[in-house]
Amino acid sequence: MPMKKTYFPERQHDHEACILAGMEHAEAECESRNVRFTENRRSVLELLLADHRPLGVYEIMEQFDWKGRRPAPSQIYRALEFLESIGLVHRIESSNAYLACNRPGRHRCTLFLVCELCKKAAEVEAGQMQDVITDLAKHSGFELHSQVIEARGLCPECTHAPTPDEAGH
Amino acid sequence: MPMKKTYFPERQHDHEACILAGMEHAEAECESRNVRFTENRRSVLELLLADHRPLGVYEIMEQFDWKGRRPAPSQIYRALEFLESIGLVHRIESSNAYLACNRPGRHRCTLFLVCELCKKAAEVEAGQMQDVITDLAKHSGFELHSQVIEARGLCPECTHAPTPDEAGH
DNA sequence: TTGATAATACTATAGTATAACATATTGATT
DNA sequence: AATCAATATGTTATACTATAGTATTATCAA
Repeated sequence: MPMKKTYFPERQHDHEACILAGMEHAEAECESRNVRFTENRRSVLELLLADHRPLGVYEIMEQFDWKGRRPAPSQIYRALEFLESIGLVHRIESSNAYLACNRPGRHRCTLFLVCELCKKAAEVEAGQMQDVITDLAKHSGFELHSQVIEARGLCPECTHAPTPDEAGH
Repeated sequence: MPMKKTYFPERQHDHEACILAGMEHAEAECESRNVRFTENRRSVLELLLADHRPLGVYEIMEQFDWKGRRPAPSQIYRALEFLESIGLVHRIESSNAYLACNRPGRHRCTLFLVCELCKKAAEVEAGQMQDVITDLAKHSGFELHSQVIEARGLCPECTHAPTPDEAGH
């Protein structure tokens, strides 16, 4: 049995460093793929990295300070589509929201844990599940392209002190 | 290795019987739970049973013949909420759509296979996955409430003859 | 028949996502 | 440097999905 490990951010983790690392990884990733890491894309990713909650597109829009004006939805969607296509962002289907990927190495199969109270989400490598799904698909003659695996419940912090207070962070 | 079994409806299955069985099961389920199986709820379930594709709410609305007029979205949502609450209907998160449950016995853990071409969906019992998810959640101190497991790809029929024709059904 | 509960009808509005087209930026090629 | 193709952006409009809120009606037990 593996050590207990919370995939949720520690309460006093170095958040600045965490954002910086995400941006540097993105930088490198774009470099190596030879794609452009433009201002829009950069800003959207920064906003997502700054928050450990998946953000909805309109939430991103509101936080987006764009020389006074606000961007249109499609501009955000385009940036997200790009970021998702190279694995820097994940879409959480059960929340219609987007989460910055905080695990540099690509996962074979990912389970997202979504806290229903504080709304934070964590990604967990779940390679075992890939085999099960692949088998089930194969046995029913289904050609598997992709999968969505999301769990909803309470994160470690909210489990212990599920007060309304925590819902705000 | 289990026998190959497609969880998708056979091309020439007895669809009338399949709808009827679904309605009878619903009837019995409501009876035993002592809840009302009203006209609205009945109609929505019938429409879902008649189609092996998950239907969006507005698609249901359009098909809903309601003495000439059309019902409002909230009426459909209410019926769906009810049907879902007693396990007669499932929501497919990655399609924002609803599927009639065609397996009478409650599943411990369900994987939905969604065909990206013909849009049909199948539910597959996936008990093995429950243990994996439960374990992963436990190890990260997460209190699990529910989960979403959906696979996207091509159903057996569309894998073999993925012509545009099939997309219509 | 009355009163509590559950369900419905209706109107309005909030939230999520894409289409379509014009403009601008980038970077390779001449 | 000038041109061109490819990529990305700006903008407007619209489609799709979901919920809130309130008034009304049906159901059933006391």
